[in-house]
Amino acid sequence: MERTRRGYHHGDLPAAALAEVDRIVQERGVAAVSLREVARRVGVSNAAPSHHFGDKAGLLTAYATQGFELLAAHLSEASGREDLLSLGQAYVAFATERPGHFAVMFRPELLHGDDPHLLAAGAGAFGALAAAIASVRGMQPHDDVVQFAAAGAWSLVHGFATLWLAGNFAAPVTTMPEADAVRRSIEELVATILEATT
Amino acid sequence: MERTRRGYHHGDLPAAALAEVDRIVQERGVAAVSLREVARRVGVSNAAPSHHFGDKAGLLTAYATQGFELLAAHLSEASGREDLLSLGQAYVAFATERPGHFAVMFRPELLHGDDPHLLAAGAGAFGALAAAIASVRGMQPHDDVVQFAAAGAWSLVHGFATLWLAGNFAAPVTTMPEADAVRRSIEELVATILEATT
DNA sequence: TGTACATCAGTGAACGCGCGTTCACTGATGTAC
DNA sequence: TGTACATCAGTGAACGCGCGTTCACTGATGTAC
Repeated sequence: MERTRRGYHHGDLPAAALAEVDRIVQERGVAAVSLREVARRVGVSNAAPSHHFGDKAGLLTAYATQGFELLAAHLSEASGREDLLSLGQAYVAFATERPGHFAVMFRPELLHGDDPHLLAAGAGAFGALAAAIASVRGMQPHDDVVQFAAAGAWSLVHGFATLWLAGNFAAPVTTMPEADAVRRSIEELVATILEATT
Repeated sequence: MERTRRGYHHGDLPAAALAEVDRIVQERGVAAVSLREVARRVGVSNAAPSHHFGDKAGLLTAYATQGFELLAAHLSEASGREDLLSLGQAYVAFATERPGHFAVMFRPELLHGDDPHLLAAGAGAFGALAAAIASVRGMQPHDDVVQFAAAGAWSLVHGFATLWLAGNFAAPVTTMPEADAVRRSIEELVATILEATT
């Protein structure tokens, strides 16, 4: 890093640009991201970022791809224990630790949805979830039962993370760390469903 | 409606403006909503909408409030049966039937978050959910157990609706109507959790 | 029934702004010989 | 070791655009008397 201190060439503009996108999204929201603002912060000319990312959607697509890769790594760590609750908590923890990425990853209208890197990274993250569920059920990941269960699990933790970050919950949910809140929410939801179906 | 066919006064600009917001969001996304575009479509001058809504966030806040009111009505209809699954399906159905409202309601950065009408409408929608859960559990709605269960249920259906609309699911989930897809996802998720905890 | 007047709804022109993108260009790098 | 040259990274100025907001204004409405 920092190889050419002040040269015509930045050294690693793509990485620096993604880091600035992250800061801008966290500080002022995704609407505040512009190619010019990124260029300004990195200290290059207006047009420099386009050189690497093509256009604005390309920049955000690279950022979202990075997010899916980070998420997959995050989930893989947690899934070693084959413990579904830990996996769900890891998903929510990712969202709260990297709110910038999380806010962009699921906004297809801002991205190049057909970008192969983006698709691969997204599939990788979902794959970690499906693999853990397949293991619990003793089935293959591509089995329909596993796919539906994975969709349900994803929905649950994704919805929780979204509503938590948007500030839609109130006390008592918001009075504890999000890992505890999501655990209790799942427990009470399951208890309620069981009570309703007996 | 249509009382003054072509007068200086529109007749009911606020309602017409909200209807155009709905069209714009569905056609081109929330980023395409602007006071000027709304004015253009309604056929009034640039500044007319500001007269009623104060500013752009005010316009979107009114639109989101309308969304929460519609959602509450939608849920109240379905909750008559005290059937949690129907309630969840109603939530997802609302999202797919009114994707414009759904896309704006949970974007606090675009809204006046402290608007009393918005807060009241949001509380009303969540209240319908909590009431149904309280009924199933035989508890008061404000009981912590009910609040957590409601947060879990909300997360599950909200996450499903979000991921469904964003196109994040794949086959086999996407091969059936969303009401069936959400039912099977919940069923298989619960089955998996039960299998994991025994 | 008629009139004066306050209030409300909408006008239209203007402001200043930041944006994405394009383009011919120049400086830096690295490779072939 | 040195030189020629292709390639790559970044420049900087310019373009045209749509936006939110402000402001003094005018037309329409409705109410008090």
